Formats: sequence, C-alpha cells, structure tokens
Amino acid sequence: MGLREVKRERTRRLIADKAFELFCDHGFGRTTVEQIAAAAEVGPSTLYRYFPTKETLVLEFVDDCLADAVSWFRDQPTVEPRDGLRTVIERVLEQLESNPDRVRAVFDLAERNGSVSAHLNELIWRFRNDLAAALVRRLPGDPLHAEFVAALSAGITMNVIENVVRVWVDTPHAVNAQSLAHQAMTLLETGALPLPAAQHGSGISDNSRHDS
Amino acid sequence: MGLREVKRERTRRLIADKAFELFCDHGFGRTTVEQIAAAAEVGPSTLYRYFPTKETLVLEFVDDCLADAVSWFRDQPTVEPRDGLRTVIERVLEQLESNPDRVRAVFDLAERNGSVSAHLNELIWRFRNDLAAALVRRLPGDPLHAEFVAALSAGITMNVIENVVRVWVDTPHAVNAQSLAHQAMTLLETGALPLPAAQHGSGISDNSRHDS
DNA sequence: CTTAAGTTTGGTAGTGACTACCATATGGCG
DNA sequence: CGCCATATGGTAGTCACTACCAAACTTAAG
Repeated sequence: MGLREVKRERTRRLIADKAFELFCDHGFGRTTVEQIAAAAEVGPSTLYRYFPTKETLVLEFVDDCLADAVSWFRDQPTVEPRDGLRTVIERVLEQLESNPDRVRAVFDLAERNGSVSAHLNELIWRFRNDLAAALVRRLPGDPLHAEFVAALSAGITMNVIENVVRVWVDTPHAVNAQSLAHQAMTLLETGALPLPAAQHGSGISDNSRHDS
Repeated sequence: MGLREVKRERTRRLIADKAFELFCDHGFGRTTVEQIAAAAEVGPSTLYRYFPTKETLVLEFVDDCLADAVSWFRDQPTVEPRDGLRTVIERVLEQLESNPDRVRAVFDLAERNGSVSAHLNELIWRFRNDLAAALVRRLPGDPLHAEFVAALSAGITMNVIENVVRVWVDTPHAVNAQSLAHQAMTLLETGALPLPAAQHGSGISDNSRHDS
C-alpha cells in the first residue's frame, strides 16, 4: 500500500521543483501552468490535482515549515506558553535557514507579484490562527478573554518571525536569523519597543482580570 | 476643472456600491464583473479602469480607513510614537465603527473566499509597511536597528487593530471597539500577554538560568 | 459658435487560470 | 488473469484580466 504514495510524493515534488525553477528563471507571471506541466511531463489536470492554485507552487516550502512548527506546539500541551512560542520561532527559523536560497526566492517572487504576496500573507495569517487556537487551550480564565489574549500573542509571535525573516532575506549573509529573533524577543521583554500606549484616565474601565 | 473629477468620483462610488450589493446578495464567487458592470451601467473596460481587480471592489472601504489613519500619522512628525500609534488605532476603529454593516460584510466575504482573504491580509501588510516607514523616521540611533524596531512596532499596532476588529465584527453589538483596543493596549503595557521569551543562558548573551 | 486637443468610454479579441467531466491506463489483490 | 480503486490526460467551457481602437464627451482657445 506504499508504492502509490511514494509515486504521488515523487510527482508532487517533481512538479513543485520544476515550477519553482521556471518561476525563478522567467518570473511568476510569465510562466504558465501549461509550461510547468510540460516541464514536469504531466497533464495540466494532474497538476491541478496536486496544487489547487499556481501560488501554492511557490509557497509550499514556507507552508511546510510553519505547519511543522505549529503542529509541534499543538502536540506539546505541557510546555509553558512563553517557552513554547519561543521554540516555535526557533523551529521555523531553523527550517527556513536550512534552505536560504529557496526562502530568498520565495520572498523575491512575492515582492514582484501581488498575488503571491497576498497568498503569502494569507498563509501567515492562517498559521497565526492555528497557533492562537493551540495557545488558547492552555490559557486559564474566561474563554472569550483567553481567545483575545491568544490571538494577540500568536499575532506578535508571527510578527517576530515575519520581520526577522524579512530582514534576514534582505541581508546577504551577515546576520543569522536566530540571533535576530533573540534580539526581537529581548526588545519585547524589556519594553524597548514604542508600543501604542493606552491613555490612562480616559474613563474606560479596565475589566481585564488576570490571576497571577 | 472640477466637473470631470466629480463625475469620476460618482461613477467610482456607483460601481463600488453596486458591486458590494451583488457580492452580499449572491456571494463573491458567484458574481461576475460583467454583472457588476451591467448593474452600474458601464462597460467592463470602464470598471477595470477604476478598479484593477475584483477584490479591490470589496476592500476599498477598509483601504480608505487605513490610508487615512496612516497618512495622518505620517503628517504628525512631532507626536510621541506611543501616542501616535494609539491614535492610529483609535482613528481606524472610529472610521470602521461608522459603518459597521460594511465592515461586517467585508470580513464575511473574506471568510468565505480565499482570494478576498488573501488580498485583505496583503492590504493590512501594506499599511503595516507604510506605518513602519513613517515611524522609523522619528526613531533615533542606528537606522538598521530603527527599521527593525519600527517594523515590529508597526506590526504589533496593526495586530491590535486586526484582532480588535475581528472580535468586534463577530460580536453582535455588545462591545465597542475602542474599549477592546484599550484593553489590548493595557495587556501590552502590563506584560500580561504570554509573549515568546528570550532564553537566557543559551550562549547568545549570558549564562544566568531563568526557571519557570 | 467652432474647432482642436485631451480625456473618458464601450467594444473586440485574446490570454491564461481554473473547473467539470469522461475515457483510459495503472497499480493492488483475490 | 480478472476486479476494483485510483491516477492520469484530454476536452470544453467559464471567467478574470489585458491590449487595443474608435467613438463620444469635456474643456479650452480662437
């Protein structure tokens, strides 16, 4: 029962790799799915069975990296949220760093093409949701409030990842992503970031109660 | 020199309104641009001169709200970053609250359609960049570091807006967005959010162990 | 008023992503 | 070898979007 799945995975990889190659050579907009299918020696129908849209051909790698880290977090219900979120960041960056050229190419393609950029942003948003859903389960107190807190925390976490990666891909080879992430987390911890400040004395009561 | 621009703005509004109406009635995917053009009594070519893609028909209102707030921030170089970012949040929410049905419909359409969701996320990302670019100018020190800090701050700010709005649109009428935003900012200020924590003693900075 | 220049408009033809569908081929198993 | 499930390739069609052109309209000048 394994030969079929092996073959499936093989053709899947083949299509994705050929597509990526063509995108890098001629650009995303100037490459048609017919050309990709021809390069992978499959029919266009087959291609669409593996990848629902042209954009997923570009984003598969990033998608996998994020999926891996978030599913890890989901399977670790005992770890402290702060440590878990840090590890999520580290795991994502570690995997991305294992294939710098690919990551750079992805962000390059996203920068030049609005649709790719849009789908990349939506991908990040989806994992922010997944991360929030996994996080909310280990937050005590009012579920509605916990959901809000989890969404904010997950958003900030993904925000760190995103900005670290963007700086990392724009820098030739000088910095490593992990230390950038460490720097970002330190900025968060020490309050060195100019965050939007709540205006005290505005008459709005603070009904957020958190037990320590 | 004014009659032309008046007419332009009129037809622009007409197209956008008719489109939105059709989207709400029959869904985004089930509405063709030809139908929209026919409803607005213009040719398809004319429609495309005003709106580059179908998605922009949906997102115009949100785009305007964000553009207004960010351009306000850009034109206030003297205000403190913390206060400025808070005001950005307040201004965006204020404008969105002025048209709750429209906002609710936009997020509803985004939830049901991947492409709309993707373009919404990209729109938010673009304004996060704009906000960061406006913010970096008033941050002292190393420009590279300031850029990083600004990107993180802008990201967190947009993150607050996004999550507040998502909670707000999902809640019938009980909460108001401003107090939710206030709550979020208080959470940020008091450190009540479980943020990813930099691991001390990992060899990057120092060796002091930090338990729990 | 009239003419000229610039702008807005509608229409046509085409490209290409994506879908629905069907006939065929291929692998897994008795 | 036959039986079933799945994988594949091809066809026809829809629809977003583009490039282009000719007609209508707006504005300004003679």
